[in-house]
Amino acid sequence: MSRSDHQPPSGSESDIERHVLNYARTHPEMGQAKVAEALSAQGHEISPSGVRYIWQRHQLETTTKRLQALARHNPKGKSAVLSPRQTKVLERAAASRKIARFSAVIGDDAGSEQERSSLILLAAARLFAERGYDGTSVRDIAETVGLLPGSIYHHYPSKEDLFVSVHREGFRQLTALVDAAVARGKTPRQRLELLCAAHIDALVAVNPITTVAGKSLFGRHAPALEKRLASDRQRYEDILRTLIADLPLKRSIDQSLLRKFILGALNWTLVWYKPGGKSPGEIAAQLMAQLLPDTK
Amino acid sequence: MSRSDHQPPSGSESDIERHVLNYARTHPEMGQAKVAEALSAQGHEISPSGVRYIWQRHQLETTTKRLQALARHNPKGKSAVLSPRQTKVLERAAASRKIARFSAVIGDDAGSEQERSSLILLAAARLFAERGYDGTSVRDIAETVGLLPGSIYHHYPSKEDLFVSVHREGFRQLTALVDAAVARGKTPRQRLELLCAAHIDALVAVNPITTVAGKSLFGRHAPALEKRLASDRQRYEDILRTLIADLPLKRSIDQSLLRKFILGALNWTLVWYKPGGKSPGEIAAQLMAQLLPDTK
DNA sequence: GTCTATAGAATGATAGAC
DNA sequence: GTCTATCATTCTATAGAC
Repeated sequence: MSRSDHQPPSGSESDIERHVLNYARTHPEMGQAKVAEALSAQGHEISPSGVRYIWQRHQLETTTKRLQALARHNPKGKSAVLSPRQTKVLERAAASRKIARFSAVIGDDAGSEQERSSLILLAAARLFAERGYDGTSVRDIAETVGLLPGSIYHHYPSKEDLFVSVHREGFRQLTALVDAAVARGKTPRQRLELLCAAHIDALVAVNPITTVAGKSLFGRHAPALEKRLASDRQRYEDILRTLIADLPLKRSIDQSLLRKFILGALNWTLVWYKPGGKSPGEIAAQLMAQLLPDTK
Repeated sequence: MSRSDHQPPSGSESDIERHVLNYARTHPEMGQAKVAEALSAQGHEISPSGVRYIWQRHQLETTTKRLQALARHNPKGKSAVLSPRQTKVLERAAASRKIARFSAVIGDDAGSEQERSSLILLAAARLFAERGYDGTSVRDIAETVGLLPGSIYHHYPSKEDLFVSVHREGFRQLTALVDAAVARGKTPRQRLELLCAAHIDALVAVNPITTVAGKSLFGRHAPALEKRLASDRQRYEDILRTLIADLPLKRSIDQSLLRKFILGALNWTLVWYKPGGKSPGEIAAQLMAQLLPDTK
């Protein structure tokens, strides 16, 4: 009664509502526009937003909700309550929500649901880290975030661009971690040791984004792709270069080679590191002890 | 005349021979069996080996020879002496022979034409080294050795098996090279330096087979494939392990970590090494100087 | 009514295998 | 050469939010 003054003059209100709810039951996958169009064609004048208004009052605004309501009211009654396709839609939606919730824990916006683009980035990072660029298909990525392959292209223009984005973000995070670690060091040697520990830590960490960055260092990609990745790495290597220049080294030491030896030893941890063994800090300390025993 | 007693009694010999040579001209790509069948169907009784016998007398036993004879006798006379497809067959054969001749110089069986399998192995190694496992298709390999893709499967049951063969052979050669180098060393430290030099040399050498072995060390392949490669590497790492155990090291040094640092530094050369710069020997010497300055 | 994100189907290229 | 699978990508329609 309280809402009666918002309703049209004719008594057709409950009539229209019944039709809309009927459509929600018989054609749950139809959207506002389609339902409004269909009803109007049958002589029941209604706008898309009108359909949505009724849906909202009954908690049926989305395809998922309409399908769930259907499944709830005919629980295993008849065999074919939902068609296989409808079941699939529900499953994808569930997967998608689950992923969004899970990722919020890891990502930067802890708590709130993340943007789809970030979720795609994270999923791609995980797969790239695990199987490499060639070993990962756009299909795999889409499946992981609960989308269809084509939908990825709304967010990233190509697979290569997606990889470049992961790579860039990886080096951004890696650089930030290393910068923060180095800042805590008092002597040049201590700073180098902290860099090494942070570097190893980032490579073997749970965060797949920095792992991708680390792996890309010795990954062989197509020349065109490799070219786009080079600049990300340059800045990072510069940090190590200036740090080594500060060390009190004998003249006979080739600084360029020393830097390469350190990078090689550090990155090699990706191949042999196992979580239960030596910690990144211990490994870094040993590397310093073996490579620069007399420096302080 | 000297051969006349081997010929059949009837005067039909030249008649049959004419037919066979005719087929060599009109259907050069048909084999013994097909020609024999076709002629028999026309009432000219002849067996496949009979066809081949006549071909041999006229130096026409192979498709290549028949096509070349055709091209020779109508040199640019008419426009379409050979169909595009026939030309392609000739080109492939030429490529195949050229490759066999060239490879005989590099390979172990210098002089004699190598087995096709070895040629495939070598070509595969070159491509794998250049583009990686995923980046190389069976088609690419076949093209390089002048075979059709399917023919590879006569020699190797699958792409993965072919890769495993390359890998195994790579480590066989790598181990042999390193063993020979180490044998020349007088002190433990000298032996280690020689191992390092030989290792770098093998990785960056022209020989793609050892390069594949080196690259595989930090290559990420499917777990199933990775498992098949592990044993090849084990034996190699053992050489390094025993060599390090002989060194006069301080107690505080972790030998297992030292080995990993060395392997990392060595393998990392694959990423940065450029032919014009420092030689493998110089790099190895610097590594020793920086990592074991007080050892003799 | 308008806009964006997504679905769904289709395309052309290319892969490994035989 | 042929087969089948899968790839990255594109196209069109439309669901859902505002």
